[in-house]
Amino acid sequence: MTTRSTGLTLWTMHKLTRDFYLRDTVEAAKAAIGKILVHSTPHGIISGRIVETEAYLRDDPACHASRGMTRRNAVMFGEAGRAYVYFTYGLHYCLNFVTQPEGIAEAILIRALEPLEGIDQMRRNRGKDHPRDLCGGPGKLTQALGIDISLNGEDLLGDRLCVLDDGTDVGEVVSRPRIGIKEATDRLWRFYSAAYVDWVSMR
DNA sequence: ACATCGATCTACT
DNA sequence: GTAGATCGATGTA
Repeated sequence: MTTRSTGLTLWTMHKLTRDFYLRDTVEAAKAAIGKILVHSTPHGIISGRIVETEAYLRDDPACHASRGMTRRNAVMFGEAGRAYVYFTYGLHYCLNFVTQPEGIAEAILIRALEPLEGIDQMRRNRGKDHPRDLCGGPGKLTQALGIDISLNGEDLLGDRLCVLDDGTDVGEVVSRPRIGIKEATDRLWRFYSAAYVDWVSMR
C-alpha cells in the first residue's frame, strides 16, 4: 500500500493481489474497468486507466486456448495474475491478464486506457501527438506503453508491470458483444466505462 | 507444403 | 469504406 499526496488531496493506492485475478473471468473483466495499468520502463513510468476490456473463456471458440495449449497461448494455462502478450496481424501486440487457477485457460484482453503518466513517452512510442490517439485500441496501448512479447508471462504483481486501484469509482460499466468476434455475439463480454467513453476504441 | 485468416491499425479514396 | 502491412496458428492435401 502506498500513499500519495498532491496539495490538499491525500489518497491511497494499492496493487491488485492474486485474488483479483483468481476468479470468474467475466467478473474480473468488469472489475478491471477503472484500475490503473503501470509499466516501469528505463524511460520512466508509463501508466493509464483501464477503460475497456473483453473476457475470453476456455470453452469459447474465439478464445486462443479453446483448442488446447500451443507455444503462443501456454501462459493462459498457468498462474492467475500474469500477463499474456501475443503477436497478431504480423505487427501488433495485445495484452491480457490471465485469470482462474492453473489449468483453466482464461484471460481478459485490455482494449483501451485513459493515458495518465508518461504521456510524452507514449507520444514518442506511438509517433502520434493527440492523447486520444495513444491508447484507444489493444494494439495502440501496448505500443504506447512499450509492451511487447518480452513481457509475455510477466507477473502482474511484480515491479515491471502491475495494476493499481486508486479508489476511483467509474460508475456505469456498459456490456456489449466483443469486437472482431463473429461467434457468440449473444455473449456481452466487452466492457467499457460510460464515463470514460471518449477514450474507448472504435467510436 | 500451401492457403487462409486473425482478439489490428494506418493511410488513402 | 477498403486495402495493405506481415507473422504465427490453423486447416486442408
